[in-house]
Amino acid sequence: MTDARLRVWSVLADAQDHLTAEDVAAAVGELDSSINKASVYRSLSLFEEMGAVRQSRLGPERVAYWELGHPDEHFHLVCRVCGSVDHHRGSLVGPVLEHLQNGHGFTVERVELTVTGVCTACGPAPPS
Amino acid sequence: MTDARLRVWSVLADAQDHLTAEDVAAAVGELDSSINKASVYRSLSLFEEMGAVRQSRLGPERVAYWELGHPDEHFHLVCRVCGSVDHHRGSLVGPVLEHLQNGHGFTVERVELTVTGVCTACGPAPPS
DNA sequence: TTTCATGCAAATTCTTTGCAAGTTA
DNA sequence: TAACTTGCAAAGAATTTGCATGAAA
Repeated sequence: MTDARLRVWSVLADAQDHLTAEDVAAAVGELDSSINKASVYRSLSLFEEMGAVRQSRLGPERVAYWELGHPDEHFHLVCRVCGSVDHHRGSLVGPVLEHLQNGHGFTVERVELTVTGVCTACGPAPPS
Repeated sequence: MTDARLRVWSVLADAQDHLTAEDVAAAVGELDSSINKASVYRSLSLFEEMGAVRQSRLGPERVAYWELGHPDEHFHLVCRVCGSVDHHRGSLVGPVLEHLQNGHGFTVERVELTVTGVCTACGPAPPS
């Protein structure tokens, strides 16, 4: 574990949240400004390969978001208005998995459910 | 409806499938090679705003995929090995929506469920 | 004849890579 | 020393934009 990797890891662990690589780099930079963005990307990719960290795209956005690995029975609620991302755990994804595994021959490796809309704080019916 | 838009639309409609903007541009180019990629992007964005076309990211990939709009009760099965993308329609997403709408205060606008794994043709247990 | 859409090329954004130098085992 | 990691800068992929021209209402 090198210094750069340790910093990237601690940033992700502290922020129990979704961060872009840019966010991570900024946070890492506050701890140790000598750490380069390329190393942040490299660390993130490494952790992802190890399965400890997960990368996802939220909706049609083009930036990637990073977070500590989590079970698939988990999904994201993205508010279009304020941009907040809530994590939800629950039994919603389970049935989908079972359906696919049983008799449909598809081996599931990863499930990603992203719900976009308007959160309670921003609701109930803002203009589109 | 201009020529460029018409072409983009017909390509998407013919290919009942996911296409990258690049794919669309290539297919449009075969019909009319004078149509520029920028116009393809502009047309796609326009259709998306109109709600007639949907853009999504499949898994952590960074390219966007485009398809004709479809109801949310629909999800994507992406094969990691051969890259195929299957569309599945069904009652799997419905319960998720109901759960969120009823009493949780979140106004759902879009649901995206992407399942990555290994399809029947490539299975059953290829190396990771 | 005014508004809108296009082609082209350059600019942006996000991410990856080559390479020389520095670290670590 | 041998194998890895890093910083830096440049390259790359995907997408967007500015602008002058051209088509359409």
